[in-house]
Amino acid sequence: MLSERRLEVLRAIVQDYVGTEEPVGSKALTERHKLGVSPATVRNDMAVLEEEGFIAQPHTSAGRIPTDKGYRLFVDRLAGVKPLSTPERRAIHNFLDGAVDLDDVVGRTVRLLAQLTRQVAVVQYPSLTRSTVRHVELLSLAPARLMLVLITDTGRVEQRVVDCPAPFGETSLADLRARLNSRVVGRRFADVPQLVQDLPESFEELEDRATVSTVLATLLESLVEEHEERLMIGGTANLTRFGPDFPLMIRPVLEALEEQVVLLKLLGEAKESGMTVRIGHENAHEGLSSTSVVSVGYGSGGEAVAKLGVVGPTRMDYPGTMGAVRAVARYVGQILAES
Amino acid sequence: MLSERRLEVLRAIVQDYVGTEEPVGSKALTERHKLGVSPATVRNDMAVLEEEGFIAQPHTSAGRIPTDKGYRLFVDRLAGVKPLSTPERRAIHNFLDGAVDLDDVVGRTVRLLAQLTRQVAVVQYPSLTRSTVRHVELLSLAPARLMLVLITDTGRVEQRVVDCPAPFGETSLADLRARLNSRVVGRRFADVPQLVQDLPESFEELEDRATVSTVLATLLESLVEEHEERLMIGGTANLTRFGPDFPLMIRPVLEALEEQVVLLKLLGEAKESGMTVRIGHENAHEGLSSTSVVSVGYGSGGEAVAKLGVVGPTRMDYPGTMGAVRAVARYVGQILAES
DNA sequence: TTTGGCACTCGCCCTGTTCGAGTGCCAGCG
DNA sequence: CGCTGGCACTCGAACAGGGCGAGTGCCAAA
Repeated sequence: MLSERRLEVLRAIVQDYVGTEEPVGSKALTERHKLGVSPATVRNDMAVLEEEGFIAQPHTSAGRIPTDKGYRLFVDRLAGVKPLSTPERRAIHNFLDGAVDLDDVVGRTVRLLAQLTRQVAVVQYPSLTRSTVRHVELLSLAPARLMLVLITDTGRVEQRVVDCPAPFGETSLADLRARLNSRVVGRRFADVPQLVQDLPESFEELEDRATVSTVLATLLESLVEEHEERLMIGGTANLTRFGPDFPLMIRPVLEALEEQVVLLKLLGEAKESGMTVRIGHENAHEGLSSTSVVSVGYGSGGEAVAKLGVVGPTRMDYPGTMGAVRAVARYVGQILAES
Repeated sequence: MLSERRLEVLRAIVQDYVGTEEPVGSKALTERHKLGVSPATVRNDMAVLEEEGFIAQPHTSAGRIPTDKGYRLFVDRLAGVKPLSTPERRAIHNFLDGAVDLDDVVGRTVRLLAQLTRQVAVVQYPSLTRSTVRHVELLSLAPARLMLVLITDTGRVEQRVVDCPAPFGETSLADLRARLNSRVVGRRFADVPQLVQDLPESFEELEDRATVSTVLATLLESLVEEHEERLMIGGTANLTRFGPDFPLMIRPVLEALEEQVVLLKLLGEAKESGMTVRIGHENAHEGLSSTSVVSVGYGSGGEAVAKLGVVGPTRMDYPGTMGAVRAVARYVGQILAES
């Protein structure tokens, strides 16, 4: 168990290192923080902290820098979540209130978050399966070609074209549309496949029946597969702020960010509720081993429909970042609820 | 007027510099290219080329590197467009053929282009105004809330929600929908505003008339404003290949790439037909002054509906890049025509 | 347990030096 | 007149050495 003062020393080290980006020594520490003890004492504490793996020195006769484990302890026990300043809150409102549709909301959110945290922002679109259906529209583009448009309560609009095995009459189409809507509107998208399972059988003509079933299957399947999880990223220019050795780090990070799969997995690993902070090597992905990811779910109601967060250097201002991420998530939730 | 041999020397310099990323000297030149003359002669030629502003030396007693003007001469008169290899062509086909919708086409194109050229790829969505309308759908989400879905022949699907001044009956809606479609389907989107101008007057009830006109106005306007020009970028990780001094360059470039406005302007400045190469300072934008942009229009028919291209260091393989860009653009055009 | 003192370590930075690629100029040659 | 070989020169890159100083670990005393 670490004494109170040693924790205080760790906190001071983290804060100073985050501020200056340079290894921090015992003397500088006692000068900048009123720890009430001498540098020598701090040195002893540092020796212990190093032995425990919370800090390390880049080379002998240099100051100490926190390790991943040190940051972990810091966010778990030493740091709170710093609430935003009033101007910052106002900025969020001003910036987000002008959004006209979901794409716009997500786009603005990503820019806002990047600006606020000065890091890379990642915002996931509301998950299809967790949204409820507001409307389903069926259009016939050509005799044997249908388009399904799906609209959710979170504002997502997804569409897909499917070629039918046989032409499909206008009346049958209207019929199908009506039945489809009466069944699924107001339901969660996740339940839709079940809800429409027996739909084909309710059609009398055999060939219509076949068409309906194949079409429905394809549509639902591909909608989910292709569009279930989308996301937007922004603020990559902030990667250049990673620190003195950013040229080495930026490459793998950019590559990871380009792989939506990687990012989705990253967000997927985060807790369903509450804020998640993954530090350095805690991130499974190789290229992100010197970054931290702060993420949180957001949603229109109590339940989260998607996640958003930021990716930054492990040496980041955790309280501030967490504050910004949380505040933005909350307000985005409100926006979605209103629309 | 530059002699034939001097042009040959310039070509050799460009090729070597692109290959090695290092200033090239007279001796190395004569060794790697059979120019048939001695280093001393090459030196004289170089002196002339330098005087004319086609090449420069980073510092005294270093080799020469091409200037923007030198590259310009190179692409204009010395370099052709290198056709792709058969495997490369096959890769394009394989990669692009699996696309299921427009988003997918654009996404795949961007990845493909980035991979092929090992540079940053930019692909513009087909312009709304240059596409023709395939279908217009009007949905009533709530009594006084409409959604318009617009589908173009290039596969774009755009939607927008509008709050109406007054509730709008289901019959009126169907009526409007029918009239709307009969007027605009098959027409170019650019003409739509004119075509629907007198639509409100054809409604008998006064309040319907008001609703229709305001709604139409809002819809068309905002659709064009917000969605007219979208684009997707990819391959930003390739920025790390910019050269030895990439840490300095990457920042402004990333910032420029994040501003869609900048990119759209960039593509907008390119010629409507044929390939455009903008080298270094020829690009208006400050941050892109050490990059070159190779862009070309693509479209389903003879006419271009949008542009695509790559952004790379001025020191790039122009013939290869131009070949890749052109090939991809052609094939994307085909894909769009088929769908 | 804390503290002041002290010797020690080791990376950073400045300087001087060497090395060599590349240049410009010139005289001679075809 | 243009090309060539020779030659002196320049100047940055790379390396080595040395002083500096921040920071450490250890120890003896309070």
